[in-house]
Amino acid sequence: MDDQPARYDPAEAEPRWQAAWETRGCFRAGDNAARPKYYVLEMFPYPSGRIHMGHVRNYTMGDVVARYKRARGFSVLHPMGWDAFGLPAENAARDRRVSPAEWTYSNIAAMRGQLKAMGLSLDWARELATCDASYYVHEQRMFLDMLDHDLAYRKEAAVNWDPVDQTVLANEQVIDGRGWRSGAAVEQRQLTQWFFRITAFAEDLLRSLDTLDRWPEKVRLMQKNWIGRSEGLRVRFDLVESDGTLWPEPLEIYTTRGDTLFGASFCAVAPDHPLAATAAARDPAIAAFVEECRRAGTSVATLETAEKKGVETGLSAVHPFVPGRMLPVYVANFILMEYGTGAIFGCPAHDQRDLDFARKYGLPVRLVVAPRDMTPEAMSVGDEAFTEDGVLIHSDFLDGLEVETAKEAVAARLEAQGRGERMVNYRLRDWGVSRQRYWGCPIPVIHCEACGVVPVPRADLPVRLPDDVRFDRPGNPLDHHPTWKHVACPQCSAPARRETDTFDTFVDSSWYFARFCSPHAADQPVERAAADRWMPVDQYIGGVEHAILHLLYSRFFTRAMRQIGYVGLDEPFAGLFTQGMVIHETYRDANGQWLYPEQVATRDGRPVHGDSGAPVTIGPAEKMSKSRCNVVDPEAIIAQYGADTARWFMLADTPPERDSEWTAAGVEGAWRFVQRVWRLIHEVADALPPAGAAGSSTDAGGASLALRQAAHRAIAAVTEDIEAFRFNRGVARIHELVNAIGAAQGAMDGQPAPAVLREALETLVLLIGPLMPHLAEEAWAALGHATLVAETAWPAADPTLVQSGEITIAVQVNGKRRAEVTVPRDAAQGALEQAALALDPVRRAMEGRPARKVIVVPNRIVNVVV
RNA sequence: GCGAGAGUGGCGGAAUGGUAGACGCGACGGCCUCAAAAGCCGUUGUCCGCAAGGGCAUGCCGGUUCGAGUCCGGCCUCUCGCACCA
Repeated sequence: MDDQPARYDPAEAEPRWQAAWETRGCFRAGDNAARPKYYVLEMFPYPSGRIHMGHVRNYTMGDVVARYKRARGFSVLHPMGWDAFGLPAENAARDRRVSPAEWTYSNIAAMRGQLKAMGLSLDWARELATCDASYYVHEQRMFLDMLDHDLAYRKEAAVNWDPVDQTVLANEQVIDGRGWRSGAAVEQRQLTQWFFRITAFAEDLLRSLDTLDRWPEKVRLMQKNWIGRSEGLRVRFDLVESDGTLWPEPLEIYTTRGDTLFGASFCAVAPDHPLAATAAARDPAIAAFVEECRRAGTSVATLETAEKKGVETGLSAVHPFVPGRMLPVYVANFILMEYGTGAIFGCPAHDQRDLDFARKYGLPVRLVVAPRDMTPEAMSVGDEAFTEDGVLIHSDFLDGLEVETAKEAVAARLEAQGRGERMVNYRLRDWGVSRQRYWGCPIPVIHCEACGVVPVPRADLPVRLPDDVRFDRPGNPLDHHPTWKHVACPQCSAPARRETDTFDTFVDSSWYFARFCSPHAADQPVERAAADRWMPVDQYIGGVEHAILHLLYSRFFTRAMRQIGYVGLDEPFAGLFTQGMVIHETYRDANGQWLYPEQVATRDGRPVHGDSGAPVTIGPAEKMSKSRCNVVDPEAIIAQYGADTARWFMLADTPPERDSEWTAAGVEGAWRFVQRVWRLIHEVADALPPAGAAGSSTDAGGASLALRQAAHRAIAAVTEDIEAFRFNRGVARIHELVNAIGAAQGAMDGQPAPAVLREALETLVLLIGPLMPHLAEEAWAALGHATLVAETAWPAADPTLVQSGEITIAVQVNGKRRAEVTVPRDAAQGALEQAALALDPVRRAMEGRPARKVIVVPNRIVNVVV
């Protein structure tokens, strides 16, 4: 007799249940208006070709939420798509001679299969890819809408040029002076570019952050800092030449410290300020300095260590309140043209940069703010500027005022004189969206010699990408294409030139969540009724690396879409969860070569190379990356253990917002748990009363009561944990239920009633449903159900069973725990006190002293103070 | 430099101001087996003690409280974000 213990075989069962869900259409987003809607979305992937563990973690979490909400009676929208434009496709085309489209679509097919193998409850009928003309045609439409609404415009600007990727980068894509993808040192170039007017919403984007109470505080803060609002003053200084001639234009500066105006000892402008250009034109020394700044300004090392440097323009600024005081005007390397007005006045005593500069060039340091508790005479400025609050001194009409009051007074007087005004300044700048790349959404405009920039007529959309492009030389293949860009001007029919720039791919991902509401709408990007039904996204889940770029752009786009009329709200994501990364140990051999996890074995407790037996050094867990070889392929894990095991491990291991370390032992543990649950149910399934008889127990026996309590406590706890995104804790509660069921079955002092056992097992299966959906279905069927867990309601906890009649509380003497006592729930304080004082360990600890005080917290603790 | 977050067993981690270490991993001992795998039972913060029992323990120092991992003040360390922003 072959009595091998039967095992759950996910390779056989998982595809079977995936097919069952698909046949039943379980995950189609229903338009049943009777049910409340819930839109759960995970950040859609770039189709690189294979999913990685980060995807597994991200999509598992989203799937738990989607399945749970469905079970709670919500009509759930849970879609998936592909962020499919981007440079890797062009690189693949260049290196492997496949077309970017071919490469991308075959990657999508492969990854779709992998995601399906995970058993995600997605509505695949809504799948979209941003590289489909059926998607980007609407992006082009929206761009024309944005032109109409003055939310898109063209200007020449100094842009960040990535010399390796040969493209322009947004400020957000420059990290420490380097391109976010290529890592190349970014250069400054003057180019005419398309911009989105994100600054039009700066104030609103900032203020509305306060309403996003289901976003992580950290992300809101990062966006707040990125928008960078500051209140200050714009001040115009008259300029005079060395011979006293008045310069035609005053110099406009920006400051947040108007109160220190009497401490001014110089002015400075950015190297790319118009005044610097004018000065450079007549003085080669200045021209040389400006050129030097332009070159140095892009290199990381110099940015961080650069010493404050400048050259005099030969002009002087007249102090607005002290007519006789002339301030030399410099071109200085630490002034940024992009911030404020690109010009400042320097007050060395109260600004560290100004002080460094003044010391270098021997400029006066005038103290105008003193701490409240110090006499002005005692103050001196060494190498450190005084930047704290205090009282104004040596400042004429400001003397004796607090800093804040002084700012007001200065602003009022300048405004009265017409020399300046209050001004709110933002660090945020308009979003440059032009990219000199092929594999992106073409910007639908035509350049005509006579008519200028002409939008492509809507009837002519989409502007499709040509298929026959070559990647054999650097630069934009669209620009090199022999015919594509040559078109007739829509207005005058004269020969004209197509815009060959494409959109930044962040544009594609800034509105896909809205498109999912009506993914097949042909005439418009978003059907208003569908958007009104589904938006906002109730729960958005993704990596914190998108805390600024993608999320800010999406918030901007939603505002733009509202202005145009596509949607009726400003904030696209009501709830946001940022998950941690998946990390893994690293391994190196004696030569420092990285090794893959599967190359490493353990012999005599030491890590060695599996083949050679040579010793291996284990490094700390880091983000999974191919270059370090510390990657684990989800497909291999799913093939070996099944999707449920991978999902369970991801959920069980670590709180979802933290980095999670993938370990072989952990996966084995998850696998054993899968088998344990399956066995638990199979061993008793035949002996149970039929399905439908659960919970009908009138048996008040101890074992039955205890098991019912365990089950209902698990329901209450797991429900709470899933709602709060504490999946690891929910997993622990499910373990406890499994332990309780096992203990009840093995108990010597009376078995639980079969109906109670059935109820406990069914509860277990339903609680597992969102986490390990295939195993849940398999177990549900084994318990005799013909229905699907995916279509079964979430269990409800009976409050009378969640609390027990007796509780055990601790008894302390002078704050130290000495004993515990079991009493009826809600026992009277007096009874508790008496019971506690009667305990042996308590009396021993009291050493015969009388209780001075007894603190009784009902159902919590008793503390005897002696 | 500015801002935010985090420091708890061998490890991942639990703990509305109320029994610190739930749950899992690992480890150790045992059962089953010819043997193994799988499974099952038990032990597992640390120190003293044969035991009963007791001492010490949540990065460090202080404070509030009957009671602090949790609150307050001051340090240390690590992680992340921003960074010449006037």
